[in-house]
Amino acid sequence: MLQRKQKDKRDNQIKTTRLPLVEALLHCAGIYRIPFGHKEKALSRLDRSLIAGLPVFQGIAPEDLDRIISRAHAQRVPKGQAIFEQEYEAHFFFLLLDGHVRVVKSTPEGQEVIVRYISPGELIGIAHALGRTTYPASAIAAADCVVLAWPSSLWSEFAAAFPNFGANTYKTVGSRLQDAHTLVVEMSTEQVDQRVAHALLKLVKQSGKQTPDGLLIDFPISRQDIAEMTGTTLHTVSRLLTAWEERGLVKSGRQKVTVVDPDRLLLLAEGRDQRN
Amino acid sequence: MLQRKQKDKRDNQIKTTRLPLVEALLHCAGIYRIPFGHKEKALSRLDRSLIAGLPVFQGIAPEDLDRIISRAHAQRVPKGQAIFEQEYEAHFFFLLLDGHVRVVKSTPEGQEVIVRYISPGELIGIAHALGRTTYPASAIAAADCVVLAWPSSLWSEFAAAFPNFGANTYKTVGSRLQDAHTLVVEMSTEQVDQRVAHALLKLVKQSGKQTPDGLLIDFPISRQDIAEMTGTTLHTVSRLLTAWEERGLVKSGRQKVTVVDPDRLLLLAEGRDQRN
DNA sequence: GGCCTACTTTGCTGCAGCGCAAACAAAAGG
DNA sequence: CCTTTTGTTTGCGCTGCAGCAAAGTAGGCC
Repeated sequence: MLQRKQKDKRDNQIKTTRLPLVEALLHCAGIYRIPFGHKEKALSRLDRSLIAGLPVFQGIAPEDLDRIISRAHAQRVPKGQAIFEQEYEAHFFFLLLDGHVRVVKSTPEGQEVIVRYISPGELIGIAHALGRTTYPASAIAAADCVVLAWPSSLWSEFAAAFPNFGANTYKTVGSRLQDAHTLVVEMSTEQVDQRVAHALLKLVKQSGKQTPDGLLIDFPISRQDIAEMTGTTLHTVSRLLTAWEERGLVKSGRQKVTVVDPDRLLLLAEGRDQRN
Repeated sequence: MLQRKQKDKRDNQIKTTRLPLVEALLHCAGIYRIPFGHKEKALSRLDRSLIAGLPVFQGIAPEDLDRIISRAHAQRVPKGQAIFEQEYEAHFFFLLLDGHVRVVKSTPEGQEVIVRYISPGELIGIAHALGRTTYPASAIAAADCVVLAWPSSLWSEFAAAFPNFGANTYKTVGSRLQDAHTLVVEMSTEQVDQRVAHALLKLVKQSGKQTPDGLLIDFPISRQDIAEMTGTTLHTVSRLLTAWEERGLVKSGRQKVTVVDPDRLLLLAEGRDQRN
C-alpha cells in the first residue's frame, strides 16, 4: 500500500519517554485531588459509585469492587507521553479514567499504525488476558490522561476471585477482535476515501461532542494520526478533508475535526456517494 | 485499495449450502468410522488420548474430558461446503479434527475477505466466547473436513465447570486478536508483494508439508484465495507467483503452492529484497 | 474420450494516491 | 514580542496495481 518514509515528523517519539511509575501514585481512598499542570483535576467525582457503573465492573459486588480499587494506583499522564511501550514487560494493566489514548503498533522499519483509540472507562494493557508477558503495542496519551494502574500479577487473581471481572474483560477482548477484523475487511476492500470516512465516523461515534458546527472529535487528532489509522499519508488525508470541507461534510482545523453531516459522510464511507 | 468487482468467479457461493446438522452425527464413543466419499476416514486414531493432547484441552482432567467429548457430535464436511455462515444464529461451536477451513467475512457489496485459515485441533465458531449470538464470519471447508460440534449453550457451561477450558479458549481469542492486529499493520504498511509473501509464509508455517520441492501448503488454495487474504486481485497474485517461480522462490500449480526458498521469500516479505 | 467448468496466465490501459518539495500557519516557548 | 517547532496545505510527476479482455489449461464428470 503506502510506503510512508519513516514517520514524517514526530521522529522516534522523543517525547514519549517511559513514565516513572512511582510518580504521582495516589492511593484511591475517599476524596483526593491530583494536581494537573495549570488546572486541577478533581477526582472526587470519579469515586467508587462512578467507577462501579463501568461495564468492566458490571455485576461485581460493592465490597469486591472496594478490594479491587484499593489495590490500584492513580496516575496522571500528560499528552504525548507513553503509558506503556511496545515489547516492554507488562508489569501493569490500566483503566483509563479520563482523557484519550491511542494504541500504536510500530513496525521494525519505524512506521506506526494506530490500532485503536481508548476512551474513559476502558481497560488498556491487559497483555496477560491475551496470554502475553509483554505489551503488544504502545499506548500514548492523545490528551492529558488519568489512569488507574494495577500490577499485572493481580489480573489473574482478580479474574479468579471475581468471575464477572474476568468475563467482562474477555468480552472486551472479544469485541476488540471483532473490531480488528472489520478493520482488516475495510483495509482490504475499501478505497482511501472510504477508509478515512469510516475512521472519522468511528471516532465521532466513540467520542463525538455535539457543538454548534456538528460532532466534534473530543481530543486533539492530527492528519498524521488519521493517516496512521487508515494506512495512507497525511497529505492524502489533508486533501480529503479540504475537499469534504468544501462540500460541507466536515469542518477541521489544527488537530481538530468536526463532522458536520454524518449521514452524507456515511454514504461516502459505504461507497454509495453520488458524485465521485 | 482494490475494488475487485464482486467475487470474480465463485459466484455467490452456490456450492456452500447450509449443512443439515442432523446428517452424519456420530456419537463419540470408542472406535468408529465416518464414511467419506471414496476413501474411508478412520477416526479410531483420533480418540480421546489424541484429542487430550490438544492445547484447548490442556490441563483438563481425563474424566472431565470424557464428559466434554461425550456431548459432541462428529460431522464431516466436504470441500467447499460451509460449516457455518456469517450472521446466522450461532447454535454450535466446533473443533476441527481433520482438514482445513477458511474463515471468510463478506461485505454487503459481496466482496470476500479471508480472515484466517484453521488447522486441525483449533476451535471455530466460538461466537459465544466473543459475546455474540451470531457468527461474525463464515467457515468454509477448504478441503474435506471432520469436526466435532457442540451446542453453543454448552460453551458457558464448560467454561464454568472446567476453568482450564475457558482459559484456553480465551487464550485462543487473545492470540487471534494479535494475529488480526499484525494483519492490520501489514495491510497498512506493506506493498502487495510483501503482503502476499507474508501470507505464503504464514500458510507454510501453519500447515507446510515437506516435499522434495520444498514446503507445500497442505490444502488446495487458489490465486483467488491468496488474493482475498491479502487484499489484492487474483491477477496480481498470479503475476507475482510466476515471477517468483522464475526466481526459484516458489513452485506453484493449480490450487497448489510450494515454497522453495523460505529465507529469500522472507527477505522479500520484509522489503529487504536486493532486486526490486 | 471428450465436454464443461473452474482455475490460471498474460497483455494493455488507466488512474488513485504516494513521494517529493516547498510554502504556510498556528502554537509553544523563551 | 520574536523565534522555533509542529501541524497543514498544495502542486506535480510517477508508478504500483486494479480493471478489462481474452486465451490457455487442468480436472471433474458423464
